[in-house]
Amino acid sequence: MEASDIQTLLRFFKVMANESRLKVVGLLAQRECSVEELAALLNLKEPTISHHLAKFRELDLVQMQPKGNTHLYRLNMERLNELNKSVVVASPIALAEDVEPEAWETKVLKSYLENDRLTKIPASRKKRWIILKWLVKQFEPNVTYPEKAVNEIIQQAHPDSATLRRELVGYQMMRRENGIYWRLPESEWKPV
Amino acid sequence: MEASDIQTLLRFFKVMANESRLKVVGLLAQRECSVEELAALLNLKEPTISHHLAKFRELDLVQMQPKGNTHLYRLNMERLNELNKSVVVASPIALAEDVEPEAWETKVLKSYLENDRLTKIPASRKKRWIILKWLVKQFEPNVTYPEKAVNEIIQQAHPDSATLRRELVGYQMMRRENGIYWRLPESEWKPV
DNA sequence: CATCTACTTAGACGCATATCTATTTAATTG
DNA sequence: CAATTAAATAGATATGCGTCTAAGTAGATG
Repeated sequence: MEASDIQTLLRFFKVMANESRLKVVGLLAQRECSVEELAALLNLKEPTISHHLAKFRELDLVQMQPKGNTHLYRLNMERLNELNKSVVVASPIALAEDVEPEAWETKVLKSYLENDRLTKIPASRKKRWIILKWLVKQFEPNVTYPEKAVNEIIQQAHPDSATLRRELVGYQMMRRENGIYWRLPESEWKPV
Repeated sequence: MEASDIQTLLRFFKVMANESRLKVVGLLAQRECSVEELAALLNLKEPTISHHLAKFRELDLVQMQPKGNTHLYRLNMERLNELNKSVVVASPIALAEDVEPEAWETKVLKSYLENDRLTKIPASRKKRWIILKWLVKQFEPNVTYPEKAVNEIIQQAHPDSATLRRELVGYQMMRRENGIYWRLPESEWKPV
């Protein structure tokens, strides 16, 4: 489906998003028409029809055949179907590909961090989750820490180490056993 | 497919014909998002996202679920598919239904007739065809006319009865045998 | 060759709309 | 209850685009 990237799809929608052009599609779906004829049927001037047909031509949605002086236009149904299919195919996949997916997390981090220190603890779960993901990176994997060490590390970011330590355990980013803490692999974390 | 008349289809295209909204569809196709999140991902302000989501809501293309303070939006895939299907279904059928199909012929007649007289004979076949369809109605069906009568009737519309009489026969709107003419049923006419 | 006809191109005008800022509403937290 | 946060709404601005008129082009006619 190389011919139907997001930009093509966007142009397709823009072409179809006009009442006059929709009617032209309806008419050309039934029979081929000249510019003059379309103009009369839609109560528009010839240059206006020409303008619309040019947009269809750009996307290969119509085919033109000169017949003497007049230009006979017909609809390219296969192309219409092709573009139409790509709506459903492309929307889940390609549409968001030029959106960098970390923009959201980056923005949250930037708004709560200042010189690697937490300015405050986010109230909403969604944001706390992002902050905790950042915080847990301060701990090495496969290393055990006594509670005192945990508190010291957390306090480099924020004074309320008790709350944050509890959250880390709650989201299963760290585990505690016998007063000893260690970082869990990301697969164990529980966002919710 | 009652929910997808031409106006709905038009609104669908207008909603999709915008780069930001296309990206929103792409994002919501993957997971549900809050307004704030979408704004961050697309580098837009929250009100702008709200504005776009309202357009989706009008067409029932998204569903919203409040979660505390935040509003979580998700894509209504079935609705997207439904609207998308109606493109191909509706385009040949319903699109042109509020276009009166005689506008073209009416316009041609008006431009060549003045008080039921032909101001001139159209050069192009297409238009001559329309004029001749009008002219042949001056003759009763199932009646025979000698050439002299044919000429007289035609001359009420235009002096060049010879040319017009020849055309009527050429397009098989009338037949001549032994100097006698009569009108043929419409099924016999040959437009070309 | 001159004229006419159908179409296209160029340029102008006005409406629709995407985005922003500022304000309001609703839900949450302390 | 006061303060905070997320969304929605209102209003302003600027860009895009649909339509028109006028001018240019190419084929057909006489």
